Amino acid sequence: MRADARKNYSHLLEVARGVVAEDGADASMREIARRAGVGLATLLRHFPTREALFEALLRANLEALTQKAAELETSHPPDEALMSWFREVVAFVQSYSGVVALMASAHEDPDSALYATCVAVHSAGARLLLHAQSEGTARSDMDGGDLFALISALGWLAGQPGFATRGDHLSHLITSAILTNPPENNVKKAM
Amino acid sequence: MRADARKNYSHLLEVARGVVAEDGADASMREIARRAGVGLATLLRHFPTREALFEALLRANLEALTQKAAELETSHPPDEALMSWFREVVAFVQSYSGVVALMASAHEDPDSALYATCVAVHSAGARLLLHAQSEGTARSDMDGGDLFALISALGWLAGQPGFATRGDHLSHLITSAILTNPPENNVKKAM
DNA sequence: ACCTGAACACCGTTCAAGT
DNA sequence: ACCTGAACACCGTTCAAGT
Repeated sequence: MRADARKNYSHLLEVARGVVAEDGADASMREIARRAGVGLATLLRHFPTREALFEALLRANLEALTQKAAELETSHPPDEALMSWFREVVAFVQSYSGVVALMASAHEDPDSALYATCVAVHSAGARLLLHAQSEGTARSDMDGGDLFALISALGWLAGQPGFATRGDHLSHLITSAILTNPPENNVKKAM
Repeated sequence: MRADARKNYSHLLEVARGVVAEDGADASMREIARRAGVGLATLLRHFPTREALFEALLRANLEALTQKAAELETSHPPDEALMSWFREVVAFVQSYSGVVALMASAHEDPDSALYATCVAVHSAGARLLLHAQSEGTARSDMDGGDLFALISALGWLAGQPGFATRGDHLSHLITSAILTNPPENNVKKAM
């Protein structure tokens, strides 16, 4: 890559991160190019699709999550590992509004630039779930896909203004549905 | 309303229903007008916003759901009423892809054409939940807003190609999290 | 090699002009 | 009253022309 191209590349990524933080995952590509002081066509040659841009934006985060799963697997009991990883992934997908739809569709499209990283995260979660299930601490009638779906749903909820404030509470509710023996499920019988 | 206007109105609604069934809630307004054989401006004078169009499209369904809640309230025990209403609303929001985002934002905007009907559905659900809670059959640490959020999340999931097939299963998982005494929660301890 | 402006086919909004 | 085409400001895609 030529020196000017490399400079454009990293500058575009930096600007894109800011715009996406403001406008979410469906931010205007033109707006990103505009703020970077570069032609739209230049942005699109570096990142031919929105997925390609997000692959570059998110790869580090997603790889960290995959690795985190491996660490938790050895350092904690299966149910704790599953729950603390779950919360971490949810926190991540909630931090970029709209990113969850992008990831969900990338996971279905082997040609997507985001496909590989999404699959890695997905199977890291599936492993954690399997371990907890084999111990009997997670419900046995769900699989990695269900786990990914629930995480995605919580990410989507956080992006809806009316639901954003309930994110943590609903996360708790759903995790308590995944575990067979939730630590405390906050259910108090009325009178 | 003039005769030709009235004819346009009902024809537009009919066409819109078809287009929305195909393309979801973010269907192109232009496309609807085009298929109706009418100018885009004509569509927009009948329905000045997308919300206005959907208010007309969905009012009957949403009012039916509100009424259904009242019926179930008298004909069934609180927990059964809540669950069977929940499933019915979920089935509805899953039938129009993307409609759930529209409803969620309408519920936050008193000026939206969909606001009143959404609020009615919302509070009908809150009533059912309260009854079940006062009986001790639904978890006490959630409110009508949480219920609406969970329904919306399930509606959103059904609109994502990768998750659509899991809709029923995840509905079951979530309802079992709402009830304090799920009829059968499908959790088998693995030795 | 890399960048860029311009043309293209879309979108929803607005409005003056027609009947 | 109601309809309509056209102009407008956006969007992402594509490509010939520049350095």
